[in-house]
Amino acid sequence: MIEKRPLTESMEDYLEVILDLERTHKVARAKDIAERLQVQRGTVTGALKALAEKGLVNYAPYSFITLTPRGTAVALEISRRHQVIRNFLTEVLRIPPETAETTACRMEHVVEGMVLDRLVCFIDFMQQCPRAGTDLLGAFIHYCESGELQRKHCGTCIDECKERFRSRKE
Amino acid sequence: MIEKRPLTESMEDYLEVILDLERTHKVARAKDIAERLQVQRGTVTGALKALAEKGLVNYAPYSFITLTPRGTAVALEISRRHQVIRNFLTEVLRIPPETAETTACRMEHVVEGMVLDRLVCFIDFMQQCPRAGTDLLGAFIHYCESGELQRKHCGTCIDECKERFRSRKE
DNA sequence: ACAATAATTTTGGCTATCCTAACATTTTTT
DNA sequence: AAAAAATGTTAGGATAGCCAAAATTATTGT
Repeated sequence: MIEKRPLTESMEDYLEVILDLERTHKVARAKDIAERLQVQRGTVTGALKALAEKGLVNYAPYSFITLTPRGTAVALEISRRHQVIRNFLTEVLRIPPETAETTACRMEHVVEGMVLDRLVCFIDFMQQCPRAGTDLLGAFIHYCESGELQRKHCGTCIDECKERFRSRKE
Repeated sequence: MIEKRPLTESMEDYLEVILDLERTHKVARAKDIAERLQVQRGTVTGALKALAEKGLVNYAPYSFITLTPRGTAVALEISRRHQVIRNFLTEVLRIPPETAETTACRMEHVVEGMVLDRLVCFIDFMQQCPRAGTDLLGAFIHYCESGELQRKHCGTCIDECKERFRSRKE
């Protein structure tokens, strides 16, 4: 009985939390799940039943809660989405960790494969391209705060960029 | 009777569509709203009642549907979020328009002020900073497709960047 | 004007998600 | 091992969102 209906955001959240609890504590307890998701204990029971029916968690009353292989695969996928997005928010946009975290929690349910791949690529590119790099992102932050480009410094900025590249190379 | 509960994503969608219909046709009809949101006509009636109760739309059975001033303000805000996100996806990440559009539709409900501001800023910065600009984004696309930086070209890339800046300046 | 057509609303039913409070089970203390 | 505490489950109810079909109101063509 494999349900074809796509997972709801709520169910994705449960899987993600269970995966994380499995890693930190050895096992996921309903109470901890409830706490993480800011939900009542009773609500968790219902969710677990639903997930068990979809073949994503192993569940029997009063017993341990674990992810099935399929459940683990799904949870890992969601977890990856979360990390990529949080990384983008902190590393590129320079959003403070707290905000990045909560935003990632919401965004992870709505970005599909292609966008995610591009994000991965973009983070990478910005960190590795000699013309980009941390200092370009630094200039971005300055632009954010001051609201304007310091045109007069652009020349030296580019020169420094070139210099840095040359010295790294040789 | 001003409801304090924050708008649901669904309600935000309704407001956004009504705003757009008000602009293109002079007035929003329930049938068109239903079509845009891929929902049955009956569903729209319920949503409109809810929105009317919150003071966001003017609604009476069988009459025209318009946004109240407050409703307009909210709709404009959502619409702006949508545009900024779509812009980022197309201009920076170079996601095809179609995908960018549908992704923006989902993302618009989950990004809050700070992240949005940063996105605006980032798009701007990438387009205006001489060290960034369209050609840097071009290099990004190449990196996406090939999967690697062409390190040997980096020198000339930076040189060209500098040259372009100088000639623009003088 | 008035029947035919189109648009809208109402009704009843469904799923998903959550809550509270009472109850059951397991674990821990004493 | 009995009592207490912690944890898990059930039952009943709420809200939001959707659909399908029946009932109602508007609009239009002749």
